[in-house]
Formats: sequence, C-alpha cells, structure tokens
Amino acid sequence: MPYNLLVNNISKYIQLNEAEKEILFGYLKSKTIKRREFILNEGEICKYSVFVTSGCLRGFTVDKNGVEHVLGFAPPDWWIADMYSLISQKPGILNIEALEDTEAILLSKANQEKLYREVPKFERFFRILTENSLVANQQRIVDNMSLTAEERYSIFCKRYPTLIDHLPQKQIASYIGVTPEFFSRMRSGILRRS
Amino acid sequence: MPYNLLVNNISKYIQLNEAEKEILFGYLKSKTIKRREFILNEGEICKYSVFVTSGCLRGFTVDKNGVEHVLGFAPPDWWIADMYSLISQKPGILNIEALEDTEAILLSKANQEKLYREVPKFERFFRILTENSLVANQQRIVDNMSLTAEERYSIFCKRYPTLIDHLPQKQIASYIGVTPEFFSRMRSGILRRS
DNA sequence: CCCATTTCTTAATCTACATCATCTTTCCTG
DNA sequence: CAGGAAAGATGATGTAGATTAAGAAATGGG
Repeated sequence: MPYNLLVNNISKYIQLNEAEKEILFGYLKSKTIKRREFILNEGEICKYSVFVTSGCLRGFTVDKNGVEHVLGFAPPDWWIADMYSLISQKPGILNIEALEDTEAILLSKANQEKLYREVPKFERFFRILTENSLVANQQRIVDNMSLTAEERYSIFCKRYPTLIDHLPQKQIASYIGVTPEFFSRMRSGILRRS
Repeated sequence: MPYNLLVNNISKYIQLNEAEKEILFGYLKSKTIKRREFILNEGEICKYSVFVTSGCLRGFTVDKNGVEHVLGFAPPDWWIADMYSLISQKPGILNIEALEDTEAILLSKANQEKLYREVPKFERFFRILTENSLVANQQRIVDNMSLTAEERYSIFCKRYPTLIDHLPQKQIASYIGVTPEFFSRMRSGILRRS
C-alpha cells in the first residue's frame, strides 16, 4: 500500500482505526517531483503539507543579496511546508525544491481542516508535529548563537547521519550557516587533524 | 476578574462559553514572581505553561562558556515555557527569570491534558499558539543567518516597541545575538549617523 | 538618600568566517 | 562517453563582531 510509510509515521502519535484511515486516504494525493523541480516558490501561497516517501526535498529562502539559506531538508518519513504561508494563507518566503527525484504525499490545507473536523485526533497529531518542529528550531537558534560552525557541523552529522553522504556539501554548508568555501576548508581541517 | 487578560488572549482563536471558562479557571493558578526570581532552572522538568499578566519574564540558556542567550521575552499577554521539557517531561535547558516583579497565571501540564480531554477545542488553541511560535522561530533563524546585527536590532525595535525602553540593553543584545559591548557601540553608531 | 552592584561606554586588539579569484574534480545530459 | 555545468578545493585578503580591560553612569535595596 503506497500510504504505508505515512500511516506508520502518524501511528507514532495517534492510533487510527480502518474507518479513520479511509477518511484520511480520501484526502491525500500522491505526487512525483523531478530533481530540481520546485513544488513551492517564494511569493506563492502554500497549499499543502507535504510528506516525503522517497528522495529528498529542501526548503530554503533567498536573502536580498541572492544568498540561499536552507531551513530544512525533508528525506523520507519527513513532513515539509512553508508553515507561515500555510497557516496564514498569505504569500510565503520559502522555496521547496527536489534535490533528487522524489515521491511525496500531499494533504491540502482545506482537506487538513476537514480532517480535523471529522477525526479530531488529527488536531493532536499535527499539534505534536508542530511542537517537535518548534523544539528543533529553538535548539537551532541556541546552537547558531553559541556554537562554532565546526560544532554545528558535528551536531548535524550526528542528527542526520543518513543525509551526509548523499547531500551536496554546499547544501549542508547553507544549513549550518556558512559559505561553501569555508565549509570545504573546515572539513579538510577536520580530516587533517583526525 | 483576574483572568480577564487570559480569556481575551484565548478568545482571539477559539470561542468559549461560560461553562468552558469555568472548567478552565478550575485548572489555573496565579503566581507572583519577584524581580530576579527564577520560576524555572535549567535541568528541571518544566511543569507549567505560564501566561504573564503584568511585569516581564525572560527565557534564556547558558552555554558552556557561561554566556547567556535569551530565547524570548514574555511581557503581559504572552505565554512562556520550556517547550522541549514541557512536552517531553525531561530535564530542560531553559531558565525562566523575572526581569521585574511579575504576575502570571500557571497551567500545569497535567491540567492542560485534562483540559484537552474535557474541552477539545483547547487542543486547537495550543496548536495555533505553537504554530505561531514556530513561524516566529523560523523567521528568527533566517534573520540570524542573513541579516547584520544592526538589521536584526531594527527588526526587534519594530516588532517589540514596548519592550525597548524598559528592557536592559544587555538583554536585548543577548536576544539579538551580540555582546553588550558590541551592542552599545552599534547603538552609538546608529545615533551618531541619524 | 547613599552606597554597592549592576549596567553602559569606549578603546585596543583579535578571530571566525566572508569574499574574491582561480583551478580541479565530479557529474548529469545529450 | 564527451563536454559543459555544477560542485569542490585552495589561497590571499577583508570585515563583522568578540574579547579584554577599565572607567563612568545608572539604579534599586537597605
């Protein structure tokens, strides 16, 4: 069943019976995204919560100097959206792009609200998702303020071991918050020392 | 009525009838916090969501060099908690301290869960709170990565105009992510230029 | 209302990381 | 499988903001 990974993901936090699963499935749709394809551009209104089942997406902003800043990656079993835009239904600042060919499941904002009404425990599920994401973001703020780039890289390696090997360095550099040049130097420094 | 500000705050997102308000009130308790008093120390388990009605709290972490990093302020009409610890009920990293004599309303984790069960729409309310907070945190990550200290200060001034005058500079500096020394010279630079 | 403590200012020096430029390597795509 | 583009490496130089130190100003507790 194609929604297996998603059901599994949800079951970590709430229990669904067959009827509830059917309601959920009725609100989902699948999407194939090719490498380099954007599923959201800054300035657009975000209409979907996106759950990745294979491949990898990244969410990033572009600052006034044209520099990209990666806010997060979405490998399989992760959700991604421009939360600001999704919530407010105003134009957002996030771009979401496929780093490789990707399969994803989409839940539209409208369907998500219907789901809340028909199966209220989904309210709980998405609250928990948001809470987890808030906690991760707070930790990242603290890390960015108190750690060196090297320490942040080391944390990234521990937290996302599967991502390191098949993610371009410049993407990790951008997530860490340094230039690709400095990131490269930093890595060769680490290698030389160890 | 002492819970007026809180009811108002909640009413922005969900509508409560009198019976629901009474249930809520039964789960709350008031607390007076003196200037410099801590209501949460890092390493403790966070047991309360705290809503400030007067005065001001700050949430901060201390890094391995002993430097404080302010994650947020809670002036009147704001909620504060160590979300990580509150959610996981594990020891947290946040300190919460009163910057001046403060009145607050406490909702314990246990009571919050009871509230969810008895009045499910509170699930929605706290989901929305968390969402808003997530959005603000994401924006802060982007700002920290793409803006200069001066630009971040300017944003802070616009976003929290009421806080600027009665908050010690070093607290703002810490929130912005610079040393008090640099913050001071930055400000005198801004003044001299304008 | 006074003194101790905290906060703020200013200056000199230092450093983590950025920028710019160039070269090499990797890797999609036709 | 070739060649063009993107990614990565490396060197020289520049800069935002940190650190250290010391004095001046503010402030709140007794």
